[in-house]
Amino acid sequence: MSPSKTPSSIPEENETSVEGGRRRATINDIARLAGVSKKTVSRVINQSPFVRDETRERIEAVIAEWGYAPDPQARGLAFRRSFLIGMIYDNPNPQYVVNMQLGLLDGMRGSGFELVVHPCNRASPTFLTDIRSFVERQKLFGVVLPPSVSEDERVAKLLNEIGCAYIRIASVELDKPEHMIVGHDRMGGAQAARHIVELGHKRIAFISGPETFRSSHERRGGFEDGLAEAGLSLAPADIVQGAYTFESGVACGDELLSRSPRPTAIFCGNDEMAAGVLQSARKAGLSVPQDLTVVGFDDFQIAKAVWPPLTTIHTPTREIGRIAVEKLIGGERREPRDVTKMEPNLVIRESSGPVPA
Amino acid sequence: MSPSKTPSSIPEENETSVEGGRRRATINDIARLAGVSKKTVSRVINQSPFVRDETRERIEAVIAEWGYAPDPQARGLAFRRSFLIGMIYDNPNPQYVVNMQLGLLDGMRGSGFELVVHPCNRASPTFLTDIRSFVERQKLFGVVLPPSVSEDERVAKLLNEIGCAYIRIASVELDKPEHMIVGHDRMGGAQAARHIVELGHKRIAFISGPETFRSSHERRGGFEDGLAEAGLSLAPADIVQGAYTFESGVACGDELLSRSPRPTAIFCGNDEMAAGVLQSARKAGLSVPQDLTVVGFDDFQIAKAVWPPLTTIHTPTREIGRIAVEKLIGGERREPRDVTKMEPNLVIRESSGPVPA
DNA sequence: GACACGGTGGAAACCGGTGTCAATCGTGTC
DNA sequence: GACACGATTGACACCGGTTTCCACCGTGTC
Repeated sequence: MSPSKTPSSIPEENETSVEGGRRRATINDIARLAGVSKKTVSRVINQSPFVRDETRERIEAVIAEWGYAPDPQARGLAFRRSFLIGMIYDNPNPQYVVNMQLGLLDGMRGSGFELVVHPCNRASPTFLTDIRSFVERQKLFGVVLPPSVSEDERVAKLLNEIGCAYIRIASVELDKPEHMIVGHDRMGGAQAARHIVELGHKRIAFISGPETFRSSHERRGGFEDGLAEAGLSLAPADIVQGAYTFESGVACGDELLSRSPRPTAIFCGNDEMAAGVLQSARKAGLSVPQDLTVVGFDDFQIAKAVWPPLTTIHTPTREIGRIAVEKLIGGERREPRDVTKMEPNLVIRESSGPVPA
Repeated sequence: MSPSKTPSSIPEENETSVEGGRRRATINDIARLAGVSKKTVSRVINQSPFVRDETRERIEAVIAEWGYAPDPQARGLAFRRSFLIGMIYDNPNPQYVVNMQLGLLDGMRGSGFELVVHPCNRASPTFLTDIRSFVERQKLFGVVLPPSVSEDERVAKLLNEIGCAYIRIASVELDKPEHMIVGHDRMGGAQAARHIVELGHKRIAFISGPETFRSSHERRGGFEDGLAEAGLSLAPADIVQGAYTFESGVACGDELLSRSPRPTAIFCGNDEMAAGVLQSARKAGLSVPQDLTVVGFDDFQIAKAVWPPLTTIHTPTREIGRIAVEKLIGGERREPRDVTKMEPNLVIRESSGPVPA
């Protein structure tokens, strides 16, 4: 496909659109009606301080009367920047994606920006060129990078080169923390550990998310920190590699529960895998939490829909999204090291219980 | 908020962006390099037949060499239309939303269009004005309307007035089926009924989705059709009103299972509610499918994650999205009554079984 | 050889905003 | 009353494309 591939087949005027009545007002109309030049209208729109109050009010009245709103395309053309914000992601969890989108939309409500979604595949050979062409062609105002794209330094470097603002959402402070929001997964992992320790468990296992997500490491690291507080630790064999999917949870559960002695508590990197472990336990004839304690991470909807409902670590995904986009729009790129931390918290439901006698 | 509310605080040039090297090529550059006027380049971009082959090839070579791609904003400004496609929805199911988005993106890949997401609330007093301002300001090329927005005639009317192309995705052929994709939920309901009938059930109940979704009615209607084939029918009391949520599934399940005699099979309007019924059955000490058969609808991820895995009706959501956007872009608005039907199909898992002795 | 004609290419205006820079306005100062 | 100076305002070019309209090309016809 040629790099100049463009939408083809521009349909002709839609004959069914009688356009109701008058066409949309433009800045020229407003200027004429207010008896000023278009530049002055432009100043009002852009909240320039160099407009006399009396003039401003007159123009604002005309704008309100005609319901005028500047054309984002024309404005963007002149600004050399669009009023679109991109969300570039490769997260496979629908609940995460939707929550994040809702958070971003929360943050841009009434701002005149719009959200353009752009899933991608980090393993694709065209990964970076896809992003470059997307960002450059649309002249995006800024992009939001959730994990794991946020953890890819190539993307950050590329966006720096292009000169596109971005904000990274991650589970940990990255090495070059330009401007980012941190979910503080480490703290969540520690919370899970403390809860499990308090219930008296000693034979404890961990199911990790994929290596390619920093959150996998953080959640494990935090969990080990929490265990260490009680003098416990995780042997290498107690850590099993999952993939953040339900199926991988089943597989890892099968493996752990076939061991002898088997663990009495399993902490899972996310809720999907925890749901898989519940499935696995059921197949093995074990009851949760009597025979086995299972703890998840994220507190997405699935945590409540499985049986028993999952004890898990709640992460404020939507809130994180809102704050991220507010910072992006606010252009608070001044601080060289602006890092906002959001804290997770433990939600105790019915999948965790005292260690079996 | 004033109707002319616009993005404020345009940040100044990002000093960290050294811009690598040369700036992006424009149509003027290409014209100069190819030794033609910009209009001729424009003709090539828009595939006009009135360019001599030799000229076209020369221009295409320059375009390829410089990796030129026309600026969507400038093009859109001149076309009086953007190259953005909106998805306007009020569906609360994250899995549906994500699958639909992925389908739409499948359909626009490589087309030069981008997807702008726009959740909304049909109950909001500003519902219609929000949509109008979104569509008009962005001069959307077209919009995709999934349920239940697709079923709102006010929205269709509004878009006709504005003259914005749209495609409706619905569970049934709507009264004024301009241009739409139909999921054929009725057929799915009938499939569920036949399966349940074949298992020998007689005491059968149905948990409906919210009244505001046509799919609720279609799924019920199809289910009743299927039962009728076997001479069975649903008494009013056998139909309980849910809300497509897990919680409503639990509540409806609680009610149905407390009856005497209780139903031996429950068909649920979607998987979320079916998961709720499983939860309810467990609380009531019933095993599924030995004591109770539960059938869902959608075949989203939750269907596999609960225990037992749900027998359900698979709907090709992503595929529907792809086809919808292809039609929208293709501008196939010629046919006055272009309706594409997509068929669901039954997936038998472990939540359904023979009627208890 | 003059003329008509369809295919091709370009100049200039336009889409709806913004930046630049000079002109104008008002007021305080001497 | 003239001058200086900051506050306002507007004229004009420009962002990167498309459309309108016209000139020009080569060819076939009379």
